[in-house]
Amino acid sequence: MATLAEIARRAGVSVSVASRVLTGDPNLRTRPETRDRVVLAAKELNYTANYAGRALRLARSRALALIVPDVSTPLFADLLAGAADAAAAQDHTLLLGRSDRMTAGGDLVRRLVGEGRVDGFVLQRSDDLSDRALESLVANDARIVLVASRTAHRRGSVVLDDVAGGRLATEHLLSLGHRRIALIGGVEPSDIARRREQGYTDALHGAGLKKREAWVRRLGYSPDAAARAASSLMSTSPPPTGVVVANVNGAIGALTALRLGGADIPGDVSVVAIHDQWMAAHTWPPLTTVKMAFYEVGSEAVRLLLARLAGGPPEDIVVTDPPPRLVVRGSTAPPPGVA
Amino acid sequence: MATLAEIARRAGVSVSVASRVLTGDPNLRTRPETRDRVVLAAKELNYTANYAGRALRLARSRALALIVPDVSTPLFADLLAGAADAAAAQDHTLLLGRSDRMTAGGDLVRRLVGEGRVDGFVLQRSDDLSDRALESLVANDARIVLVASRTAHRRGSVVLDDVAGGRLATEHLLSLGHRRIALIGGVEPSDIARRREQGYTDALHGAGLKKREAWVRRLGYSPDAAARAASSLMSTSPPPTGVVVANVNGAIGALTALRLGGADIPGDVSVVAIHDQWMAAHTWPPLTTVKMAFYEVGSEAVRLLLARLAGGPPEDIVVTDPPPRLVVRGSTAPPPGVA
DNA sequence: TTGAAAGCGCTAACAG
DNA sequence: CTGTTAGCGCTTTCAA
Repeated sequence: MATLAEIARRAGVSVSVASRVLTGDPNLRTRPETRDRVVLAAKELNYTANYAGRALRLARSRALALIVPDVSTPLFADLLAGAADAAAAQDHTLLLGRSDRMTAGGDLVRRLVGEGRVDGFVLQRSDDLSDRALESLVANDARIVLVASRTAHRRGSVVLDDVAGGRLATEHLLSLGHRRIALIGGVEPSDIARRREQGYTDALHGAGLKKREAWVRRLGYSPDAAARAASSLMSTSPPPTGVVVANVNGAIGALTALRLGGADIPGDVSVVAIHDQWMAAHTWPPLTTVKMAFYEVGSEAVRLLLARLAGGPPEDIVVTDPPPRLVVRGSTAPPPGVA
Repeated sequence: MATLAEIARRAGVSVSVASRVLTGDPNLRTRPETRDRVVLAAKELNYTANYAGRALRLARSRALALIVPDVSTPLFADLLAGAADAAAAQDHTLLLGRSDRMTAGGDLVRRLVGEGRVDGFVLQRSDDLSDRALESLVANDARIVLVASRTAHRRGSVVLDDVAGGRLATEHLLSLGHRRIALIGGVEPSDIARRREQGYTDALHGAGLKKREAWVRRLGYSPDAAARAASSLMSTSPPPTGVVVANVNGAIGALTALRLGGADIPGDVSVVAIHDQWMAAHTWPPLTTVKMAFYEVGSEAVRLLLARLAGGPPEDIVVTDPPPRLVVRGSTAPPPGVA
C-alpha cells in the first residue's frame, strides 16, 4: 500500500502538508492547487491511511467492540446492525466479541483495550456473569456502555422500554377478554426481567386484577426453560387462559410445550411474546409479539460511548422511540367461552 | 498502560531484552534470573503489548475478518464460533463484517486490509454479489479464503459436503418409501445449490428414479421464496409426497406455506431440510434435518487462511468430517398409503 | 502557505 | 548474555 511519504513525493509537497490535507485539517490554509495535487496523488496511488501508524500516533484506534453473550438469535442481528451503522457513521470500525469469553478479571476487556485494539465497548451482559463481577468490570470505566441491562450505579447504559413492552403485551391479552394471565419471565436477578414483570403487574393492576404468584415463572429466556415453565403453568388450577412470555425465543419453546401438552392455541391458551423476529411468523400458530427497538439500542449505545470517549458525561437512557409495537399474528384470541 | 520501556527500566534491563523475553524469542539465551526479573516486572505493571506499535513494526495485525452476508440466522453462529476458535488458537483476533457492505470494487476489503486492520479474510459470498464481481475480488488474492461456495479457479476455499448432504436427505425420504420427491433448491447460479441438487439427483438415480423438472424449484433459501416454491409444488399433478428443502430457513417457510395450503405434515407430505439449527426443533411438526458441519467450515477456513498468509500454497477443501448427519424429527413419515 | 523533525511503542539487526 | 539503535507510518509542534 502507498504510504503518506509516497503521496507527498508524488505531489511535490512535504508529508506534513499531505497529512493535513488528507485528514481534512480544518485550520489549514493551502492554496487550492496544492491541495488538488495531493488529493490527486492520493487517488492515483489508491491511498489508504495505515491504521497502525495513526493509532500509534494518536493512541486511539477508532475501533469499538460489541460484546454479546449469544450470537445465535436473530435479535442479536438488530443490535449489531444498529451498533455497526452508528459506528460507521462516526467513522469507526466495530469488532464483535462473545461475552462467554469474558473470564473473571475481565481478561477480554483487558486484552482488547490494553492492547489498544479498541477504544471502548458496548457490552451486553451474559446472565451468568454475576452482578458483582459485572459491577467490578464496569466500575467507573468510561470505555464501557452497557446495553439491555444496567447496574445499580449507572454510568453509561441503554435499555429498552421493558416495562412498556410488558404492559403492552399484557394489555393485549386483557383487551381480548383474558382475566387469568400468566407470565413466563426471565431469571430472578435480571433487571430486564424485573422491568418486564413490572409492566405485566402494572397492566394487571390497571385492569383491577392482581398478580398471582402461582401464575408467574422465572426460569429464563431459553426455549427449553420457557417450555418447562409453560408445562408447569398448565397444571395449575385453574390454568391461565393467556400467557405473556418475556422473550420470543422462550415463546417459541413455550408454544412447542403447550402443543405437546395437548393445548389448542389460541383456542385454549393465548400466547404473546416480547420481542419480534422473523421466525415468529413461521411458528404454528404464528406468534403475536411486541416488537422492541433493539436496533436503536445498538445505535444509541455507540453514540453514548463515542460521546463519553470524547470526554462527555456518562448517560443512561431508555429507548422509547420507536415505542414497543404490537404485532398481532395468530397465537392470541379471546379466552374460551368468550365470543 | 505500561510500555515496554517501563518494564525494562523496572527490571533493570534494556528494552530489547524485555521485548525478547516477553515475545518468547526462541533463539534468545538469557540467564534465568534476568528472564524472571522481566516477567515479574511485566506482571507487576500488568503489561500488555501495545498492538499498534507491534502492528506498525511487523506490518502484521494478527487480526482476521469474517465477512458474511447474513448474521440473522443461527447458522452463522456456528461459522463464527469455528472461525473465532481457530483464530484464537493461533493467537489472532477475529473481526466481523457484513458482505452487504461490500460494494463493488471491494471497498470494505480495501479499507480493512488497506488500512492494515486485518491480515486477511474469510468470506462468505452474498448471493447478490455477481460471479464476476466475486472473481475479480478474490482473484489470486492470497489474503482471502472463501467459505461455503467457491469460484471457478479455486485458490483457497472450504465448502461443505453439499452433495452428500443432498443425497442423505433424499435417501431418507426414499427409505421411507417415497417415490415422488421434490426439491426446493437454491438460486440457479449458486454452486452450493448445484451441489445439493446433484446429491438429490444422485440419490434418485441410485433408487432407479429420474429427476422430474416439474418437481424442482430454484428460488433461493429465504423462508418466503421457499414458501412460494412449496405452494407451487403442491399444485403439480401428481403432487410430490416428499420434499427436500436445500436450507433450514427455507424449510421453515415451506412448512408454513404447506400448512396454510391445507396439507398435513407428514401425513400428506414429508419435509426434510439441509442444515440444522435450534429452531428446527420448535417448528410444527419439528423438522427433520441433515446437520452439516458449519463450525468446521469456519475453523478450517481460518486454518487455511493463516497457512496461506504464512506463505503456504492455496488449498481448497471439502469438509467431510464430521459427515452430514440425519436428525430425524417429526416432519417425515412414509408417504400416504404406505404402512 | 509550507517544511523539518520528533516521537508514539515495538522488534530485530548489529555490536559489544 | 545484553545493550544501542534504526525505523515501521503517522500527526503535530515549531520554525521558516
